[in-house]
Amino acid sequence: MESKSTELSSQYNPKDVENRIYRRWMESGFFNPDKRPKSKSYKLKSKSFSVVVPPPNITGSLHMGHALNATIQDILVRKKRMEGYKTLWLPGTDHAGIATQNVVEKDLKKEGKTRHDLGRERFISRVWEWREKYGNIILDQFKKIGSSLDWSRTRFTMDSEYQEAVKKVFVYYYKKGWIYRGKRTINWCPRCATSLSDLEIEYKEEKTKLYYIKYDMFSVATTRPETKLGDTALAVHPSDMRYQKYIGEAIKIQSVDPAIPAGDQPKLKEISLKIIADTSVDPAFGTGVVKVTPAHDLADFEIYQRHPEIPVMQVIGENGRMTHEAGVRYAGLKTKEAREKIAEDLASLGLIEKVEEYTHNTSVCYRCSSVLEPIFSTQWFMKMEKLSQQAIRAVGSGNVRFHPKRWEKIYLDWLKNTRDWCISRQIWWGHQIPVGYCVACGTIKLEPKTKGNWYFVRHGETDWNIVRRTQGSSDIPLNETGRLQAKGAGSTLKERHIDLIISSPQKRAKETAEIIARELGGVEIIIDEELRERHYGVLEGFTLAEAEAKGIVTFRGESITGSGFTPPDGETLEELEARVNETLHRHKKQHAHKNIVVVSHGATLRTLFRVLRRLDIPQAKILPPMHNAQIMHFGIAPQACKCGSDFIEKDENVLDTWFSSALWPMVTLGWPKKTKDFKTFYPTQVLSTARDIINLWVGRMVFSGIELAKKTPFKDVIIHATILTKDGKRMSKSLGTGIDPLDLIERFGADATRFGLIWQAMGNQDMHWSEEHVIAGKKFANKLWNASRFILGKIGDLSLPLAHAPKPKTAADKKLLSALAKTKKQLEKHIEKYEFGQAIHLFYEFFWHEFCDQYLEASKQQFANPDLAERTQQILIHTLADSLKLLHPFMPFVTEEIWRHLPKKTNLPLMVEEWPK
RNA sequence: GGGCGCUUAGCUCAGUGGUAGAGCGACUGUUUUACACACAGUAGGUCCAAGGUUCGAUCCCUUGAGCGCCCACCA
Repeated sequence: MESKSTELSSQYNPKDVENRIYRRWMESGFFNPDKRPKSKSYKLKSKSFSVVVPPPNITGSLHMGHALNATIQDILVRKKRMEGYKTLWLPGTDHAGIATQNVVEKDLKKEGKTRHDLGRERFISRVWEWREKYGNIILDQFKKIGSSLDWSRTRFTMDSEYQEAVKKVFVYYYKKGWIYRGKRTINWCPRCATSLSDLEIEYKEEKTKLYYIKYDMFSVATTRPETKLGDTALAVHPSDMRYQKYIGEAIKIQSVDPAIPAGDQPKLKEISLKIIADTSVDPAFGTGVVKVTPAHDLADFEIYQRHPEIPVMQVIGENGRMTHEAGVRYAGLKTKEAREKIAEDLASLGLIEKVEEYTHNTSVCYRCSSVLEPIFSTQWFMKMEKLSQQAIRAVGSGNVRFHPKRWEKIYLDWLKNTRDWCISRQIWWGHQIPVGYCVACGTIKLEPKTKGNWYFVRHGETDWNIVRRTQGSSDIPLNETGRLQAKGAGSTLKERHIDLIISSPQKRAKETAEIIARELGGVEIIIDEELRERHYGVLEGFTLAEAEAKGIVTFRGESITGSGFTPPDGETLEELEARVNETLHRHKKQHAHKNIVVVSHGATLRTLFRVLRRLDIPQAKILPPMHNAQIMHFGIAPQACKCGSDFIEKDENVLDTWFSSALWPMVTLGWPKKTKDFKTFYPTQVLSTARDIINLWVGRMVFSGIELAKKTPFKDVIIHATILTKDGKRMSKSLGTGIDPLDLIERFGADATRFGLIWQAMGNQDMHWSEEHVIAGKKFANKLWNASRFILGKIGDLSLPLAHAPKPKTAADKKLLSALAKTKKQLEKHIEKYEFGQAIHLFYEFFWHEFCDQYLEASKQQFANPDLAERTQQILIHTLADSLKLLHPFMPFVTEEIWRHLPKKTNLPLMVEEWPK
């Protein structure tokens, strides 16, 4: 450990130092609060200090915001650790549902596949693979900047304990009546194919047209004429004198007839709309009359809630296209296409009064920027009223404090008027909702248990599938793709403890069954003649086009399987139903407690599902077709539902990512178990984060903590500055305006990068990034290095710690020591107030100008005087030691490296040395 | 439409009710036994504008302008 200044080069080179120092810290174990130094020269505190890192998405890589936030947290944590607190800074990552799913889907796309080609389970294992490979990259990047995180406690929002906790929370809220399932109008992203919450919306300005459409004597303005097809009322303000006499009346208006095929000239059709009164209508805007489309406008849906007597009509589907309810004229068109088409039709029918240019904000998806469509949909919701109040109270009472204070307003304003939170998402990657339903009647079963499981599998692909040729009784074998699909299905079914496979005798099914059996390590196969495909009579072996071309039969846009049509000489759906029903119940009786795979065919399985769901033939249209080798899973409940059926199916939805991240500070520390960590470290002290997730995340953590763990999860919320480009633009990877902190670390060192970030983080306003401060940081590290070299060369045999703090002898001594004392005091104050920029400016001024420029120069004179030499040595080493300690939280690498070279009686790393008072 | 923040040296930003500061840059010296990634100096500002409060305003108040951000169901 003893070393001479001559060993130190005249320049500080961070590259030689940083990785080595970080390794030393890791090896010391001191990031872990359970492994504090034993031979401490000062008293350790029993009090804890804990911070949980805002978990970065596993899809992310370190950006400037992370770098700043990591530095802020590291400063706090390192200081508290040096003060002797039992200090924990806990790392981890977020599964980031939609974001991650999108990334993996993009990855799949390169192979020409969609997630539907894999099926849910194999897609999910693919995401896990992805996360194994890339999910921890960002955590390694946190190491590069010097974060003193306790890696032994790394958590992930999808690890198994976390999943259990999330389930428990769902069940808790459900039983309390705060989570409910309901059909409401929600924001829908057609590209991500999922619902979104109110906070997951962004707005984009769009130039569009405002159409004034005639509704009889009224004129109604809209930017979305296609929603006219879903109008179910007109609304006026109750005290609007112009329209008073119409309120409550149904008026007849001329509209376009959506039943006329698209190719034909548009025709008029008389429809009837009720006029209702609602205070949300602004009589001063436009004509004071509003069309009400409850299914496709959030505001209109609220009007509907106040006027439940009006109907709801859904004309836009989840694919972002017009539904058949919109009428054949528009069905299948994208909303934008339908908008143009209907505007054209209305104009040619003389129903458009005028069109104005108009600029407004369109809502877009925060993950993929697609235009959102409000649609009417069954979702899970969390009642927000009580939870919001609790979160409001936490700030009102001072239990949670924002720094700077003004962010309180953002938080409170949102909480004061939250709508119920839509927590279900229709994606696959995430925490699945722990609920099942009776297959027949839909009754909700919480955390359903099963005594047996049925996996219905459609056969893999054949060559006839590709060309969509009916292959009812035709015995076509699997093709290469089909065999791979079957193998995939088999691997999905591994670990499902399959006892038995029952298969149709036809080649395509039997081969599928055999491949699955092989994948499962040899499971018994029973062949059941009754599981064969429906016989299509004269249509056997034809594609629809061929059948129509030969005049055998004519369909209008309907598939054979989807319609109730029976081809001549074909099997009727009633006959099919009878055989399927008999077969199902026969096997159910025989194999009640087993896990069974049934391999069959499209039409047969469809009829089977229709029987299980108790749908009649026309209703069966709602059943989606099964892909090749797709698996449908139904469980057998130990007890039958009131309706008599004992088949249950799982809810397919997953929870909003923020539902689980809301539990982060609790669950990472062990909740709901009363673990030692939970008792020691919950609640945490500080949360440092970016301002854009104040409501999305901070608010939800606060009410979750209060409601579930009975304590607010943290006391102080630091909202750090947002780093912008020099021109004040947002840093964005896609625009190429981003700065990579790893690049800065590479060029200038981690300490310099931290210095540059903190130096600019003044007053918590946005910072316009400027690299020169990182360069200043590099120079400062060098200054520190050289001052230390000088001092090491002057102090003779002295070693740390000194028996006493040295007393000043000369005026220069006095000035320096009083400046040091003042610096300690003010630095302390700044850090405690989270004024990190001010703190580093202060220290810089002291060290560079007062210590180096003045005292070091003065010391050269003092060494010439033998009476002063020893005291000067003491003051130099004392001031240097204190300086290194004070700076260590800000610039940990260089300070630690210098500390290593100081002559000392003990051998502790600087990171656990005592904070100077 | 509502709210918030910002406007100070060439650039990035501190700051104070009493003659205005840092870092970087520019310029002039200095290779003086830690550091030229340094040292000693110098120049450079109607503190966005107008009005008000005050003995005195860059700071407090009002209004306005510019920039940025957030929220919002004005169809």
